[in-house]
Amino acid sequence: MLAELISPWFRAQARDLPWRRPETTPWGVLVSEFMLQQTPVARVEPVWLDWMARWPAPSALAAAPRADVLRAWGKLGYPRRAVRLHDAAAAIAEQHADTVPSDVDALEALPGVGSYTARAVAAFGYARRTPVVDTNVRRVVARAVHGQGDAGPARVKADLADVDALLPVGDAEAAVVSAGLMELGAVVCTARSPRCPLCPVEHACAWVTAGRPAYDGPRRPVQGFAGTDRQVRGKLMDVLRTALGPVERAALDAVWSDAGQRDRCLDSLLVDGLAEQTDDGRFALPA
DNA sequence: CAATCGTGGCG
DNA sequence: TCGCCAAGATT
Repeated sequence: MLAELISPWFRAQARDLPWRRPETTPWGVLVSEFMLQQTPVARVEPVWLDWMARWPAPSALAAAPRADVLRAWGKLGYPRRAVRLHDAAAAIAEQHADTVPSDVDALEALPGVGSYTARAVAAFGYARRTPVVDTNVRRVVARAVHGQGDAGPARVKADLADVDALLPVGDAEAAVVSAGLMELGAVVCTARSPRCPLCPVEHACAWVTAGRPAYDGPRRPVQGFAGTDRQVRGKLMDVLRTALGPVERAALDAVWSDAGQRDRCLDSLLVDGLAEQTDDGRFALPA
C-alpha cells in the first residue's frame, strides 16, 4: 500500500545526491553511509566527492596513511568514524578481495558498520531487499503506520519487522522503496513541521487520519556540547589536523584551560588512534 | 540500556 | 539567542 505510493514519488522527486548516481560503486555507497552517520547531507557532499577521487577502491584508502585519512575527513565530526572506515577498507581489501560484501552479516562484521549501515549498503549498493531502519524511517513508520506523532525509543526487532512488512517482494523494487522511505523522512516527513500537503502518503497516513496528534512518549535528552570532552577533543583534533607536522604540547595546552580535562581528552585521542606521540615528545596525527 | 562520541546550521 | 537537530555505532 504505502510502497506503491512511495516508489513513484521517489523516482520522480529524489534529490540528485552524488552517491545515488548510477556510476556509484558499493564502495562509494559504503563511504557515503559512514559519512552520513549523524552528519547532514550538505556537509558530506564535498568530502565524499574528494574521497571518491582520491580513493576509488577500498585498497586505495587502506594504503593511505591514517593522518591523510583524518585530514581528508576534515570537520565532519566523530573522527573515530574515519578510523573505522580506514580499518574497514583494510579488511575489505585483505579479506574480501577488495570487493565490498553484499551480505548483511559480512557487512556488520566490519568495523563501524552496524545494523543500519550494513542494510543500507546491501540495499543501495547491491539493490537487495532488506529493511533499512534509520531515524527517518522510524519516524515515517511511526506516523504513517502507527498513527503516532514520532518514533519512541528504538525497538530493534519490531522496527525491522515493521519495515520489512512494507517492502515489496522483488529486490530492486524493495531497494527503491527503502530509499524512498528515507527520502520521505528527510525531506517531507520531517521531525519539525512535516510537509504533509507534499506527501505521497498523506491520504494513507494513520497519523493524518488521526488528526496529527502530538507525540506524548519519552524524548531522548538532547546532548550538551559546550564544556564537554567532545568539545575539547574537537579542539585538540583541530590543532593536529591543521598543523603540517608534530606540534608541541604547548600548542595543545592553549586550546583548553582545564588541564585535567585536557590531559584526559588527549589520552583518549591516543587510545582511539586519533593521535600519537612522537619520539621527541610532540603530538601528531598517526602516521 | 544509557552514555559517549563532533560540528555547524537553522527556526 | 540557543535549543534542537542530522542517513549511528560502540561499550
